[in-house]
Amino acid sequence: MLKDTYSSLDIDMFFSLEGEYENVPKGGYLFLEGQRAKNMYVVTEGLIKIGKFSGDGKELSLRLARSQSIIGELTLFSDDPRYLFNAKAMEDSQVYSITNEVVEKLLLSDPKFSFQFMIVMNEHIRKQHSKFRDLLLCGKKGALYSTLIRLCNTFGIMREDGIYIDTPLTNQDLANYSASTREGVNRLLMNLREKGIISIHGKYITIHDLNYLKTTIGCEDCPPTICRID
Amino acid sequence: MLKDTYSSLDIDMFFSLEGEYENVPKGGYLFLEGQRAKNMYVVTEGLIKIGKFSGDGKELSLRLARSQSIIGELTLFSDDPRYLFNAKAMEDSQVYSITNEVVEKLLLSDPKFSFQFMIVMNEHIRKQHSKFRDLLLCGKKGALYSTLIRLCNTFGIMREDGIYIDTPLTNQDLANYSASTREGVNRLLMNLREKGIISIHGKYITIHDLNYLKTTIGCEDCPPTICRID
DNA sequence: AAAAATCTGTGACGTACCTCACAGATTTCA
DNA sequence: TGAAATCTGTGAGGTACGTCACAGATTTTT
Repeated sequence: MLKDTYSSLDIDMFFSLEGEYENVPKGGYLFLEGQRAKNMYVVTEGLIKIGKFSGDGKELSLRLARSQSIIGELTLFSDDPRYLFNAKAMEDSQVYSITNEVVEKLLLSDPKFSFQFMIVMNEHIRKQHSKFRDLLLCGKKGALYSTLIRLCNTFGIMREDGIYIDTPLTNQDLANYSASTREGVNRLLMNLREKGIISIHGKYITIHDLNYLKTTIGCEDCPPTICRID
Repeated sequence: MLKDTYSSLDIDMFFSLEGEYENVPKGGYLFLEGQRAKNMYVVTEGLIKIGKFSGDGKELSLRLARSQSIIGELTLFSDDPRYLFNAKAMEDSQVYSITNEVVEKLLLSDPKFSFQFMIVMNEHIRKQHSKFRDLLLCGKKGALYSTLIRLCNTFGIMREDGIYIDTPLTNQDLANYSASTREGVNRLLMNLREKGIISIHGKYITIHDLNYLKTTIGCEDCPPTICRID
């Protein structure tokens, strides 16, 4: 083992790179699927949803990136790089934008940076894997519960009565994260509500019994650094 | 752009690392999900299936790694690394085994190597993304067709009458790759057979009309380096 | 404060797909 | 070469989940 822990990503390294801040107003897109990819970004403020549109008008949401999250980095190391997803600002947001060229140059010259960068990519892979496991192996219920757990680990605030998810979510939003439908999500949420597992006030959800969700989908208890949505 | 192409991974770099060859007999496991991960591997001979078991006895297969494929690399950069998947030899196989320590040391000291390594990881991410898109967004039909396309791009041999997939596959195998069931796969295959899209001789499939499969699932025409199963 | 837009909740119904069951074909192995 | 094991093909029936439709609640806009 070369370091005693890998968990602490030194995000400051990215800010030491030449780049510029960009603002994205709420509802605006930072980039669109298929566009030529010139930059990668570190989110500094706000919330950016990463997703894609499926052929028939549906939307699949994959991440909800917050401050410190790195986005758009998947396009590095490709010829004719294109963004794989859309990045939509859910709040007024700000990102630090770094061109692929600058990143690639540093990756070739600074082993410490490239080591850090690999940690980012590796976490990214493992997050996706754990997410897709849940989506594929446990039906729509598994997909929704998994999404709720990830939201807890990412936006949860501990309260006396449970974990308050501190970001607004509609049924449709949850459906997009779960590759499911609004109606289906609604029925599942009602069911959880009746059982007292969760409660909902407006667009904010409180989880009273996270363990119920975890055991129902046979959660592998992956570390909370991985089981996240950002 | 720092290089004029990224596509050619210099696999030889991995063999210049200190390591040793290991043999895995057909049916044996190179590693198991949850085991402490000490090594990563380059497949040198045979076929290694990467997958995992779901709680209820089902199996989800993710990759079918062949000579030159890198496997078990996802565990790098973690404290207490554990393999995320099983690796089962489908034929008598041989791998070149390199300890994580050796790899990590070189990653820190040799920017060229770490650049190469990032290309591997990046391709890995993009393969998984494109696979999961198909599995989630197009139902079981999409999942199966996607699997067939990937098998073509990985094991396909051009013949007069179409693309011959040069590896044996049972209905159950295809179901495992598609997060589906044997019966469901069988019915879909019969249907493709009746339409003349494919034909099957024993455990070998020939695809007569790859384009039919692609257009049916709204394939994004991702490059064949990405749309693979290895 | 009224109007418009968006979101929630729920019933009815259709379809995709899973499960079970079993016969026959094919492959493996002793 | 014959027995055992594995694989294929198919019907019947159940279940999860998507679709459609619409009323009422909530939020946003003007």
